[in-house]
Amino acid sequence: MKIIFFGSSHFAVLSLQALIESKHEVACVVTQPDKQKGRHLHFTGTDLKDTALQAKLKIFQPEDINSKESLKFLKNLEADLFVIIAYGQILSQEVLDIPKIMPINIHASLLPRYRGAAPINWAIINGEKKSGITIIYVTPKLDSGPVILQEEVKIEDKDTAVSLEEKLSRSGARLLEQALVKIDNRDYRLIDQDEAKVIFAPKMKKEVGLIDWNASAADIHNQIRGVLPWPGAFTGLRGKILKIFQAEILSIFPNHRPVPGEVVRADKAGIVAACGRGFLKINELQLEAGKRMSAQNFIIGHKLFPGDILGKK
RNA sequence: CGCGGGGUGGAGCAGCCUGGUAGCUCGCAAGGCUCAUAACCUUGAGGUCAUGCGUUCAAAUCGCAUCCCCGCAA
Repeated sequence: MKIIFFGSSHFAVLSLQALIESKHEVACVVTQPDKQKGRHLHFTGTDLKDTALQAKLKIFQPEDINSKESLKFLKNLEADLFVIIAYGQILSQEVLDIPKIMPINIHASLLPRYRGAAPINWAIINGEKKSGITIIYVTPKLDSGPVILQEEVKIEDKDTAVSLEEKLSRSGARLLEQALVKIDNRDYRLIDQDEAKVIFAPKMKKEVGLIDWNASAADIHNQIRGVLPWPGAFTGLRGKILKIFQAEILSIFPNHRPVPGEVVRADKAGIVAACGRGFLKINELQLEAGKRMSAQNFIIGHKLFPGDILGKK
């Protein structure tokens, strides 16, 4: 089959590689235009673009995928199948009508749960024990098309959004190969999603990373794991931003009545902060302008004492 | 030229504003105490204060330039 691949994020890389190694032809890779990124706002391509460049594939980076020019370009390729993975733009019905067989999408959740741009992050933030990969027939309404294939992936307590993305990315590439076989043989069924079970997973925003110390230790722990690699969980310490990368839950800690956010311990044994319910032992953190480091190292060089309150400006 | 913070013995930091013997916590080495310890005491090794140029009698400290790192913003 002749395939056009749509994708922009790191998540799509393994699937593209799987396609490149398959018997099918990748006629073109469509990805987001280069954007100014980083400290000095240099123009950088997407992770996926690098992979496509290495494989010497044709690359298309339209500002607007639904424009007349884009439409014309895509039609001329006469593709059989569109494979869309974390592309970043919503395709119009006109675009979706182009492939001879169908457009498919690989989504990193068990649809209809977690429709939207950040399914991996939200699954962890909400404390889910499992997530998965769903391959759907694409319709214009975001992540709403009928399901072709689905596979569950367990979420371990130690998983973060980063590690889960790795797992799901591998799973997605594997499932894509299966889906291609089924589609090639016309051996598949389309199963409609149950609209009653829909949950949305909107794009990550900066605010999602702000820690509310009134929440329970379990919730904050999920948040810390879920908002990586961006925006990262953060709080305040004497006017500076303090990022927390890794922590663990302590249900009990001997103390008077701490206020949420209060540091109840800060010594070689670790840093422990009080939450609305339970306590959080902070293991890896980073102060603004500083390096990311272990709690032990942080304690050695920074002034942090029991009684300090996190989150106050 | 988007905004801001930082680079000081092996680790993490203070000192810089208000130039004048390089300091703290930890680690490391040796010794001591202890049934014992992430315990405690003693002693010790280890630093071109990122790099270059400049100002000065004198620069970690003031000025200019370069390199590297980080936070914000996207």
